[in-house]
Formats: sequence, C-alpha cells, structure tokens
Amino acid sequence: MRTVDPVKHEAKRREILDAAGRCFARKGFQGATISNICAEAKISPGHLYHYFASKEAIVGAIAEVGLEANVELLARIMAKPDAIAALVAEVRHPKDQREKTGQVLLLDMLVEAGRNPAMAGILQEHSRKLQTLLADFIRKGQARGQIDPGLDPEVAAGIVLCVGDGMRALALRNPEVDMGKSLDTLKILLSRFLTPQKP
Amino acid sequence: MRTVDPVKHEAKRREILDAAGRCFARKGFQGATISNICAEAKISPGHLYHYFASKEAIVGAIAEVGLEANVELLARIMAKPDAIAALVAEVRHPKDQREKTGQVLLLDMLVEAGRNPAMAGILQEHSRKLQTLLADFIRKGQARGQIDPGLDPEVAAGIVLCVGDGMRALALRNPEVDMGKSLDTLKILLSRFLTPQKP
DNA sequence: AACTTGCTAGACCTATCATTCTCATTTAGA
DNA sequence: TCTAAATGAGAATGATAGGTCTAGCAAGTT
Repeated sequence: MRTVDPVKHEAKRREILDAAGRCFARKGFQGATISNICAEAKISPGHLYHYFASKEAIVGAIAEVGLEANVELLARIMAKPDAIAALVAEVRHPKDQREKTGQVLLLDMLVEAGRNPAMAGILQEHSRKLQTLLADFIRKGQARGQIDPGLDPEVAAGIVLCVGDGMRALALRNPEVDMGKSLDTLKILLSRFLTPQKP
Repeated sequence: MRTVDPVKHEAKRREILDAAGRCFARKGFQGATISNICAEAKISPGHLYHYFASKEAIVGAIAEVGLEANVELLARIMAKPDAIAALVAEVRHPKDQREKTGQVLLLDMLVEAGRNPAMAGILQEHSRKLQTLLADFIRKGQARGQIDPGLDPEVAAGIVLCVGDGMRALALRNPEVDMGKSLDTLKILLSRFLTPQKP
C-alpha cells in the first residue's frame, strides 16, 4: 500500500500558501480568487482543495503565519539595545518577502477582523502576544528608570501597537511622503511618549 | 413634457447613498452587493441604475461625502480652545450616524486606496486638506510657543493624522480594551509629542 | 507484474454577482 | 386631456465566483 509523504505534502502546502500570500497582497482577501491563487501556484483548483478545505482556510493560514512572524519579529526587536530605534527602523525596511507581504496585508487583516470572526480571533490572539511583549519591555524600562513609571504598561503597549498600525496609512494618504523624515519624527514621538517626565 | 425635479432627484440619491453607507459599513466595499443596497434602500436594481452609473460610482460618492465630513469635522475641532482634547474626544464619540459610518469605513477606504486608483485619488485629495489644517494648527501653536518649534509642521501633521488612523485598530486588536484609559494615554502621547522641549 | 492508493488535472456545477432589458405606472407640461 | 418623459419593478443576461466530480496517471506494496 502506498503511504502519504508528510514532508512533500507540507512543502506543497507552503508553496500554495506563498502563492496565496502574493495574490492576497495584490488584490486583498476578498478580491483574490481561487483561480488567481491556482494560476500563481501553477496548480489546478481540484488539486488545491486536496491541501485546503476552503478559501477561508487559506485566508486563516495566511493570517496565522503572517501574524506569527510579526510576533517573532517584535520579540527580536525588543531584545535589541536601542529597541525604539529598531522598532522604527523595522517599519521601514521589511527583511524578507514574507515580512513584506505581511506588512501589506496588515490593514487588510484589521478590516477583515471587523467582519470575519475567525480572522478576529486570530488577530486578537496574536495582538495579545504583541501587547505582552511590549508591556514587558515597558515594565523593564520603568524598572531601569528609562521609561515614565506613570504609564500603565498594558495601555501604553496597546497604544504603541496601534500607532504602528497607523503608520501603514502614511504612504496611502500621501504617496510622496518623505518616509525618512516621517520615521525620524515617529521616533521622536515614541521617545517623548515613553521618556520619564521631569517635574 | 415632464422635467426632472432636481430636488426630489437629489433627495433620492441621498437616500440610496445612506443605504449604501450602511451596507458598506456592515460588509465592506467589496462584500456589499447591489442587491444588499437595493434591499436596504427598498428599491429595485433597475431603479438604482437611474441614479448611479455603477457600483464604483456609489463607492466613490460614499468616500467623497465621508471624507469631506471628516475634513469639516477637523476644521471645527482645530478652532476649539483645547484642540488636542477635542481631537481625542472625537475619536471616541462620533456625533451622528453619518460620522459613525465614516469612522467604520475609514480603514476600508485606506485598504481600498491601496488597490483602486479612484479611491486613492479621493483619499489623497482629502488627506492633503486634513494635513494642511493640522499643519496650520501646529504652526500657530509654534508661534504662540505652545508647540515645539523643532517639529516640521507638515511632517508632524502627517504623523498625527496616521496616529488617528491607527487608533481605529484598538478595538479590533483587543475588543475588551478600556477605551477611556487608552484615549487618556493617547492624549498624553500627543501632548508630549507637541509640547516644547526644555533644555 | 498486479493491485491499491495517492496525486493531478481540468471539465463541470451551482450560486451569485453587476448590469441591462422590458414593461407597467405615474406625473408634469402642452 | 393627451403624451412623453420620469419613475419604478423585476426578470433576464453574461460573467465569474467558490467548490465538486471524474478519471487518467504515478508510485508504493505484495
């Protein structure tokens, strides 16, 4: 009897997921079709459904890996010496293709989460992780006297997270924006927000 | 010969637009269908096309009125004595139904602008107006010594605008967020960002 | 080699979409 | 009052969506 090779199966799944990611980044979760994904992955629709039960499953998987990558990225950033600078720098220069796709899709995920409970669940789960990471960073900074002890770490972390989300609107609202200047200013904003206040 | 009554015609257009706004807020620009809008407005599809040439035209009109309302709102806020407090308060309490719909749809518009050039044009046009309003406010504050003169008014205005966009992600990322606390913290963030720095 | 099972393709199905067509009804102006 | 246009409804249309079916082929196992 022939048996399924789990390694090959998983590799093919990844391939399809990558293709789907490119399609979603190009056209959005609702705009991209199964046909688009099949064409991009060079497989037939019948074949695709051996790997994913539905379009929704693909969307869910994409969101999962994208957001998980985000969590890992933030964890790495928080470990660096000048975390704020690293954070700001990362808004600008996504490292690899998957990170870039994740960035493009972030706003899409937020919008989708507003209507699709499955997406909302995934987003909230990962947001909790991100918020915890940031809050821990803030708490440590407070202990060292580098961050204003008057700030509630959880609340401040939530705000910083969403400020990051907002920055994705910069280029959309003004395509000619000077990203360098804007990110320098963002760095100032974050520094001033977190710095301990002198009486 | 019978002539079209421009008043009635315009009233009906508004009615359809309101219905469309509710549908778009509920399902998004791509998710809402002509049938949905017709049902909500209680008219037939054939009839709808007497008032709008296409779905895209409806989307465009919705974006136009929503963003224009945003501009007027910001203009009113900037005229108030404590503009920062008024700005933060407005994130929380939209005045009327149309403002609320506009808020819900803002993220959708940003996402749509990333792919639909028509939407991108409308968004960018209104963003320019918003940025100018905010930049003027900052310039005046700088002249009065209330705002850090080291900040580039245009750049800072763009940042503040996008911070506002990001705040719309707060409840999406964490539905149990304490909005009161978060907005208090946002107010702190904005104050510290803009306040002149003592050497 | 023969059999059994998984892999793959692409035609096919059903639903639904935006849009158009046809047709009935109402109403303003001659 | 007569009539042409405005107003309205709803079936029809063509395109396309997500998802299924069938069947040939490939590859282990015996």
